Amino acid sequence: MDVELLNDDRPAVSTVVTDERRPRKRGRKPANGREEPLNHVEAERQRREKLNQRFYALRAVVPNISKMDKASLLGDAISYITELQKKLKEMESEKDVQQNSPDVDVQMGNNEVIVHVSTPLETHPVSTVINVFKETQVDVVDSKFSASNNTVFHTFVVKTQSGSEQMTMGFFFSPLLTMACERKF
Amino acid sequence: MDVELLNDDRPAVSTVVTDERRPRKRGRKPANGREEPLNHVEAERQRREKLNQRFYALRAVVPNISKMDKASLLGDAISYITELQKKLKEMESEKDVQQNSPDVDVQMGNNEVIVHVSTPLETHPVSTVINVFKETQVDVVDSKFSASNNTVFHTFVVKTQSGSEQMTMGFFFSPLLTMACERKF
DNA sequence: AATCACACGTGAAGC
DNA sequence: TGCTTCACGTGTGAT
Repeated sequence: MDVELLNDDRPAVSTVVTDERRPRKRGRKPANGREEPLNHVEAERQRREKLNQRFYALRAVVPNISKMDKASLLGDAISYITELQKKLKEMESEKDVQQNSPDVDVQMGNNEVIVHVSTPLETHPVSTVINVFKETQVDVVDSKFSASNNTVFHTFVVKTQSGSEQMTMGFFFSPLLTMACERKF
Repeated sequence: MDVELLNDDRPAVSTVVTDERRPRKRGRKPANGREEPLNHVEAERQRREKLNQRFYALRAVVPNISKMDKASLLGDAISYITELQKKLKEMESEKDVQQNSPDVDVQMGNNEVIVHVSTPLETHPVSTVINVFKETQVDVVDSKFSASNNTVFHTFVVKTQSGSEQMTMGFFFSPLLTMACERKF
């Protein structure tokens, strides 16, 4: 009975409020009018499942998920990524500072070669010790350096100012042990 | 989350095909008398838009997007996050190694105090130089150390083995300048 | 033609 | 009660 082509009244549904242009085509029903391919619906089902699976996996790697909402999850993931990127960039720049540091100069003589290495104090392992020397205003008489297999030794000889008061020096240097282990640089 | 055990649900599925009539509730909708609340459809529209917006933003922060596909995007984002986490964890552990390093020992005498500082060679600024010394098997006769305002100076006196051949030594030490600047440690 | 990926409107479930 | 979020089937443009 209904052989007419009035199936174009469907857009009338959505064009209630200034919907939009719709460059549709005519009579596009799959011949049967009934019964979609059933493949399509299944394929779409799988696509949805895969997507949700990824959402679930994303929740696993992003900490501090504020809400279970999908959009919020994506937002959290985005801010988390940018946060990681920022943190990593900072660390790499710090590394670069440490790597650009050593400045090497070689002087060759007849029987010997003299190698000068200068680096910024900040990133040097003994910086904390040196800084304590400066802060306490003690005189460094001598400083030695030696390297064994895989360890570097620095030895500093410090002169007690005006006749040595061991208690005072102990007061100065006891913080050294703890400072050297705690201080961040 | 919800598992459909009633898979026979295909009754009033598409209102598209058989839309001309209203098989369900009558005159239920407010004011418009026509279609669905129109709020709902608009709300859903906004939700979709927001979600896609987040997807677009996610594409901006994730590099190396293999395909424009949504699922692939999520997959790339996930692997990218885990990659960043891994990289960051490595760097932090390296930092910890550098911070735990300095080992300080203080010996107090009458007129002087001797401070020993030992650190692992790997992270020491002169490690590259020391390693070159080892690799070329030269003898380090003397090594001095001094620190000025904000710079540390290391001076190594190296003895030429068996009568000094400057060309050979130059061959040994010219790589030193470049190596010290390039090598990663 | 067949497949893929997307956006849409719609019913339902949780507050 | 309405508001929000979700899954679903479907239409459609690409490839």
